[in-house]
Amino acid sequence: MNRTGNGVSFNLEALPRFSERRSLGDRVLKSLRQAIVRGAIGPGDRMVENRIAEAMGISRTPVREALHKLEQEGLLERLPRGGFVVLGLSRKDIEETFGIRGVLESYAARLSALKYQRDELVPLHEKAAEYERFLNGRDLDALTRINTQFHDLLYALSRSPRLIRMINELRDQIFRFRQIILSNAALARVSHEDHKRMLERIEKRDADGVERLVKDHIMRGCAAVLQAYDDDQSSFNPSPGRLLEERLRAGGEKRQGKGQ
Amino acid sequence: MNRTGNGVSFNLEALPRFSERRSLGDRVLKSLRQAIVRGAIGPGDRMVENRIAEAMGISRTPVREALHKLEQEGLLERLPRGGFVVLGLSRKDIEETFGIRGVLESYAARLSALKYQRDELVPLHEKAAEYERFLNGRDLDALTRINTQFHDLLYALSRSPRLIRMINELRDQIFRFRQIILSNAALARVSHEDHKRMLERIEKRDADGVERLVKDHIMRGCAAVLQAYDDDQSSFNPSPGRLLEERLRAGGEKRQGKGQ
DNA sequence: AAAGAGATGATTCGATCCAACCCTGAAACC
DNA sequence: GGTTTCAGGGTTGGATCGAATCATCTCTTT
Repeated sequence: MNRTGNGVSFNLEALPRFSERRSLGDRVLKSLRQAIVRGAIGPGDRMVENRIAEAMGISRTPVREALHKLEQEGLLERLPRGGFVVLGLSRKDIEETFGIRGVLESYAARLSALKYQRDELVPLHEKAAEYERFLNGRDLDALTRINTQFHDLLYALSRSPRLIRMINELRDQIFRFRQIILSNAALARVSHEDHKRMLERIEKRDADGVERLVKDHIMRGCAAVLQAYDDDQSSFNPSPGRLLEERLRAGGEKRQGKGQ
Repeated sequence: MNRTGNGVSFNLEALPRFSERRSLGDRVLKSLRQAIVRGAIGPGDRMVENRIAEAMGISRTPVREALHKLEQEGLLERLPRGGFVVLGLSRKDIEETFGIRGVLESYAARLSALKYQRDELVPLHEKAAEYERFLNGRDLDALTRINTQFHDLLYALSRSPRLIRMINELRDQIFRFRQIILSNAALARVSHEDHKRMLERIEKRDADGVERLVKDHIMRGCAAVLQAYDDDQSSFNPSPGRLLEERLRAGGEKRQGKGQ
């Protein structure tokens, strides 16, 4: 981490700063995306360049850039009267997204099974073990994170950057509901079994097997999310039964008192 | 002039104008994307806000917006020294892209086979017939266009807008080579046979069958493109064997004499 | 002559300004 | 009283300007 390079000219402190070297627009993009994915900006919320810029104490230019990119990513939608809304998910949206994830991720797993090199499975085994260690705990957040990392590691073996990028984008769209998936302890345990089976198949270069495993795995996640959806749509959709505009006008501005 | 606020008169002429109501940024985006896809701006060409804006006689703001979006779409890449380059395709890129298209489009076709309604196949049959009529002609451009339309119609039946959007983006990335695919008369004929078989399967709701057909169809296209690639890499890559920068410095500005 | 420091040019990024647009509400007119 | 028109506010879009960045080139110094 903080390599305080004492005395030597190999000052590595300059390197970490590179991550902060992003443009303001990029940081705004990332920040807003995170806020949406984490649910801090629920679905149905209206986003206006002006207010966001003011709240952040910056000009509208980088905010505009970020909003446009978010729209392109499918997280936002242009409002007829100006501004954007955070998209909610209908039941159909959930089914659609999981369907695409199913084919994409199972394909990635297939490629991984075919292409991985000898010692590249070690990190995967480690990650699976780490997952197991958290299974009995109550740290859902960690479980979610480790689960994501496992899949990331798996798909990385496919050496298909486009594919990985597309998978990540899709995952963002339903990340909010990943919590829901894994908050079901039973499902978390099943997931762990799935992971172990996947690794077995991959070691045997059984592409068909792992493809089917991953597809089933995803579809189980889909079923869990749909279950949660039927139980409580309010966390998926903008305030139900009411028009967005009405809600906005009624609710006034949300958390704007941030100042600079 | 467009303030036809009366609303009562059935003046439908006002409607078509709606499509021109795009913002400048959007038009620039579309224009540049088309230029890239059509090959007017070959791979390896450098694109700089300033020059494009000047050439178009507009400010740099909409150009910047367009370039960023093109980057997000994967057609452009940021250059370390400023500006962007149009990405070329390596053999690996081609295989990767077609692989993803294979799973995505075959999945879309599967959904279409399951979801289509009674009379929705009519336009597809018509399009296939239209394709056949052009088969013996030499109008490759028309053949390409009709072929694309056929697939668009097919996937539209899946009622999966996200999926369609992803397919379109991937198609753009290799559209330049679609010409190559269909310029092979034999392949064009095979494609037509494929289309007819797809329709047969779909009518029987044979999802598995049509899925396999489409995947094979795509993979045949992949093989054709790879063949063309091996024959002549120059149309896929920036000037071979030379660094982009060198080429740029050596070649000076390309076709900039457009002025305003 | 080689190496380093500063100047220079090209380029993107962020801020700000102005114009266009759309909706809304109210006033005026028929 | 209903309809039309006009004015106003909010919002985005485009232009322009200043600043920061980065590489290259040159000049100076050792």
